[in-house]
Amino acid sequence: MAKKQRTAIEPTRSEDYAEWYQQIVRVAELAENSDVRGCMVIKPWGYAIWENIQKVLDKMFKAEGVKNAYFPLFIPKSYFEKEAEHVDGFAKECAVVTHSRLEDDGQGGLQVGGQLTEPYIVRPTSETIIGASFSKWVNSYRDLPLLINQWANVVRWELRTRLFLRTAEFLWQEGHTVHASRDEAEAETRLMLDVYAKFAEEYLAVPVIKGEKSEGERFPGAVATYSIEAMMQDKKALQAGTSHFLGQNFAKSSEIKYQNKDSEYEYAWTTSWGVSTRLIGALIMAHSDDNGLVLPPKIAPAHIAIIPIAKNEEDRQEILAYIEKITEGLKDKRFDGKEIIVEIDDSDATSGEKSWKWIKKGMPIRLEIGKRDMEANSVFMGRRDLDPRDKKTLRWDEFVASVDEILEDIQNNIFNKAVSFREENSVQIDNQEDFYKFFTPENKKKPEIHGGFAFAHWCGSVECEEKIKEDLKVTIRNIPFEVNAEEGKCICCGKTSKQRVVFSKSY
RNA sequence: CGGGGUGUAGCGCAGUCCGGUUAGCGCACUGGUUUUGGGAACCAGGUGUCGGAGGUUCGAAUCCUCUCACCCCGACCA
Repeated sequence: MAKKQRTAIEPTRSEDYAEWYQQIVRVAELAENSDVRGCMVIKPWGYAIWENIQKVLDKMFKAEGVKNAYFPLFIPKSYFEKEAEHVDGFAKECAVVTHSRLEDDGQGGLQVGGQLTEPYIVRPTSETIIGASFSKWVNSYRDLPLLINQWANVVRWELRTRLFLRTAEFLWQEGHTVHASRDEAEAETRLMLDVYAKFAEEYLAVPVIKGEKSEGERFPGAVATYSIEAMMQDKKALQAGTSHFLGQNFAKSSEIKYQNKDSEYEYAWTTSWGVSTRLIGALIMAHSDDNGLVLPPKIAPAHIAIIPIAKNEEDRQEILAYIEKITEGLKDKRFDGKEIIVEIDDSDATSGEKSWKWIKKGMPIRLEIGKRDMEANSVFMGRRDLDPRDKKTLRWDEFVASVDEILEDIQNNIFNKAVSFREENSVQIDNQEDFYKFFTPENKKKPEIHGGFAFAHWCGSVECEEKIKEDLKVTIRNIPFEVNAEEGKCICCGKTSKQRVVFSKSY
């Protein structure tokens, strides 16, 4: 029997997935808990990933004609009350501001004072406050479509939080658009979902399933909610982005009206769509392994870690000069249209330690360069998509010349791995017994990683959806757009069904 | 918010049941020496309101009460 190789992360995914996830976040220095309940501190390496997500998405939004703006953090309670379903959906998780100042209590402490006449809600999402502005901005059909996005933080007072996946405060973008017709608004909703799917697959290397949410899973106040769903390595689904068609619900509650060509007033049609720092959670759980984070090169804060290996100061200087020659060469290279970012790790740690540090942080390429490599005009390269010990020697100029192809190859490799994983754990199920078996862990006390995506027929009733949720804690992730229309029988009640939907346990 | 668990140095933990020198160990950290191609070795050193508040006691990390935070399972949740 082969000796088990030591892994950088303990426990491993199969030993304790939840703990493994937390270890990745800690060891890769992405984020940590703060003293504020449920709120995280995003550390530089994690924040740099978010900045890259922002950069790419921002460009994609702008390419669709969307412009950025910024709206207040606070929402008057009365705004919130205008849309009944909306308030129902968020009421239980709102932070409320009721006072405006702190006063000396005479005992070295502070007490709150200055009670506000109307409480403010710290935004859990901004439909209502943005709607208030939109009602002023939209007067004529000539003002439409209005395509606005804001990058912001929002607060949802979650009772159970997990770093990146669900935190009380999180960073996100929320797009809000206004249209003259239903068709146009619906098309916009779908267009932005496509943008998210493209971003998830091409940049995060996370394959996703696009589809519509069932009624029960819809955004409060929306007419239709579309999502992209990704499979994590514990075979659970993670909703990575949503796009909502809001119909005229919010236009009516916020009085967003315009005059059409016939001089008649009409309520506009609105959409909203968002992705958050949760994408970083998706990134972690889709790709990382038992040695740490694995970052797709297109979203990594840096691409290459160069680790000089020197026996003495004299060698060190020579090696650094050699490295400089390589980094000079890299300056002219582009990957995904952007500069290639190099981290030279000239710290005191030993070479092994440094190498492992960058493995854990998910750096796509490591170059270990000692005197031997220098004399041979070569570099010793390790790739994060391969085993840590699987390294090879390349001529330095060949490396520089092909670095973009190598990064591209890593990106594709990571994506393909995720696709295969999803395929291997996706099944079509046509009878109830198999369905229940698929989602039942063998060890109930300590459930092992099990299940996956089950494509099964569903009659469309809330009752069946609820029953399955009750019995198995499995929900309909979405009703995929891209699935062959075929008739079948509901996995739950046996009634006629028009198409298959994705069932899975989820985050 | 319900059930269970855990809080002791930056990280991981022992000590708590059964109160008793100066609160310990490994890793990390600082200085030094030797090292350096795969997570270095040795020597020396620093580090703690024992999560917090109150109580019991001659004496509390340890017992009691309250409280806060985190983790797991639920409930809830774009």
